[in-house]
Amino acid sequence: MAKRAGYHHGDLKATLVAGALELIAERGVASLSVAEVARRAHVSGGAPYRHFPSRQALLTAVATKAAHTLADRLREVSTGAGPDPVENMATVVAAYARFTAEHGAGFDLIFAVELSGRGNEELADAGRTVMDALLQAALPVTGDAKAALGLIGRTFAAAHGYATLWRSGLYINRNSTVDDVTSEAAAIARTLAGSVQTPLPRTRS
Amino acid sequence: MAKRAGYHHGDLKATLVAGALELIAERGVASLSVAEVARRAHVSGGAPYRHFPSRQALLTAVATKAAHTLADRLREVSTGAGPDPVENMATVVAAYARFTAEHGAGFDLIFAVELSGRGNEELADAGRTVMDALLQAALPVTGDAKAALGLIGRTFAAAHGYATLWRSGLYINRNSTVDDVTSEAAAIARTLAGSVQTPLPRTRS
DNA sequence: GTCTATAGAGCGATAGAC
DNA sequence: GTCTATCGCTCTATAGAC
Repeated sequence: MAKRAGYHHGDLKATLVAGALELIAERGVASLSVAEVARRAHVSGGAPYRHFPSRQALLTAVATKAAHTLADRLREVSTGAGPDPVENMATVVAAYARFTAEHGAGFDLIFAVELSGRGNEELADAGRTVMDALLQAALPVTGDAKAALGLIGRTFAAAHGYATLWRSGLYINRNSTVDDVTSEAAAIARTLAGSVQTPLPRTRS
Repeated sequence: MAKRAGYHHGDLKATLVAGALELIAERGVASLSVAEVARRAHVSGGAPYRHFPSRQALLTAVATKAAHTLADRLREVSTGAGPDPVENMATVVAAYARFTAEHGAGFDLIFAVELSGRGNEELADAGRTVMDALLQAALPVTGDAKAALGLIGRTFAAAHGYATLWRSGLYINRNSTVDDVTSEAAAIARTLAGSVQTPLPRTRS
């Protein structure tokens, strides 16, 4: 393993983004440093600045990548879940919980960076892609766009809370795994989605 | 306003803890620095180390203080809520959401620091005080300790998620306030507590 | 108990060699 | 496009004067 001498990369930019995502998964967004990402990629501390003008720019790229990955996964599980709208919603919420628990970041990374990093169209697009996937899961449950947004807010807040609290070690005594987080999130979503579906505005009978 | 010359304090220790709490409310736990806390209290950078041996120790003191404040507030709202167990639970959950949204930290600060900072009995006690308040609110709903823990996990995860997502700016477009976060958390708690109460193991009819 | 001063470390970002 | 080297900053923690 050569040490920092004449090292060559096929695609350092992508390597840096991937490495940053890993690092966030290990230590959280706040403590992510460009220097550490560079070290992980076996390049010098200055190298990343040929690809990203600032730490913020790197973070934006990471958020964009995360958004695409998340949107893909949500769409994946959504098509695979049966015809029951509530069960489908639960599956999508569970997938978000798993993603956030595994990556140590979710909506907070994807949407909050969007706010501070001004004028990045790529990230905004990626965020919209995620939002589309959410609406596609929630709309069949509520039948109404406004209600769907409310349901999304409730269920994904719960999933996010579960994932982050689990990450911060809260359930460590109960030996809970990421699978437990996922299934708990699904259970909450089932209850919340079920309770909103009860009025059933779309049934004809 | 004299600048760092012969400054005297009645109780610097308490001032530091209070200042640290404020700072966490503004910028989050991760970026809390002893240096900044000292600056806020108008003392030198070394002064805090006469009261706390390390940043970790300061953080532990802050978490302990936060736990006591939270436990007090939860007990307060709990006694004031009517006889309906579900409504009482919703009120307590809402109070937690408000606390976390306002302070930028909740269970994550109180219980996670407890894990890393080894052997601090004061913080552990404070944590137990909080947990007692939660159980006292949840037990009348479920009638069963195990089910109460489950309900606590679900409702407070949701409240925590709402508060932290709100904090990260997610609902900024909807012009939502901390009051909205509070009432949304209450609504979720009502639904979740109501759905677990349905079997009603304690009714006699 | 608070001050000044400082050691030692990590980070963001830039400059110039290759 | 990557390297080496460096500036300037902030932070944690300690030492010694008062």
